[in-house]
Amino acid sequence: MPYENTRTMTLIKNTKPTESELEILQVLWNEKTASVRIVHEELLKTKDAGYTTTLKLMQIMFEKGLVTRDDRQKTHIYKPAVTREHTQQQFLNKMINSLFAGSSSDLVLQALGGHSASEEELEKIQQLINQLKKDK
Amino acid sequence: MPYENTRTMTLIKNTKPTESELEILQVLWNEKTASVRIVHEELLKTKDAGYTTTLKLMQIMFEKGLVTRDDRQKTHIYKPAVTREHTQQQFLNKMINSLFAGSSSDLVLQALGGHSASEEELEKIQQLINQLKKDK
DNA sequence: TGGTATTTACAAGTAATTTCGTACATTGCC
DNA sequence: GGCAATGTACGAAATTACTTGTAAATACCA
Repeated sequence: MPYENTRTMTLIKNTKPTESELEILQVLWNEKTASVRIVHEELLKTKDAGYTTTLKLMQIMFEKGLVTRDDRQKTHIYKPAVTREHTQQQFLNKMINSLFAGSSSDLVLQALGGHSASEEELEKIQQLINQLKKDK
Repeated sequence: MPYENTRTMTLIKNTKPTESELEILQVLWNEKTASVRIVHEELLKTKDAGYTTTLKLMQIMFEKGLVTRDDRQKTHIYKPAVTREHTQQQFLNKMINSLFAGSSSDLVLQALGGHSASEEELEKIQQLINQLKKDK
């Protein structure tokens, strides 16, 4: 990892990001890599917040190990330290337990019922189901 | 609604329940109706909390309109004012937007992939999909 | 009736999250 | 060098969520 600042790197945490941290992760996942300014500018599109607020949050996320950063330049460059998938699963599990009595398929049914999916999407789901059925 | 204390009833809110409020709603959804004591005793099975803590939370939930209550007896009887389904959808929508870039089917795929569902459950999902496809 | 149990009400404290002001460092440019 | 622009660090205030102690009201029962 030639680019990483390894001094303070921490192992992947099962720290659950807070609301605001999620918003920041969103941007980082999309951009792969970003300075505070970039993240902040992106956030401004949907909410309003001060620059230092975003900065502080990202610093906290760094301490928690949710992001890494390269601080060799004046402008620090941040990268997500947790994957989108990992975080999705983390939240899904919590939600399934706390709201769907542990039944993932109840969640699926509710999700499919409420939101509408396109035909291709339904097709993809179909395929996954077939696959899962086969595995039984 | 012969049993309701209607004085303070508020319209269904889009208030998002907090973590602890969800735990209480869980109990209320299961029991249909419950006193603070009942809820509290149920909560004790999985976490520890003081009685007044539960009481206070339920009072706050009442103010927010998340629950209604019949206070004609000394022991107030609480009922959920929001349905499980409504709350599930509320959280699902938020999650789809904040973590799945608005794609409900991505969430479904992730949920099915991570957690394992039984054969009957898969069957139910299958049917819903067929139904949805037909509607197109 | 008097006393104990239970319950609600209130007020305040703790903790976690979010926001922001201010100071200081670095860079680029005249 | 000196100034302006851009960044980071840090502390602390503001907000929201959670917890608890105590007192007052109500019901129960010997």
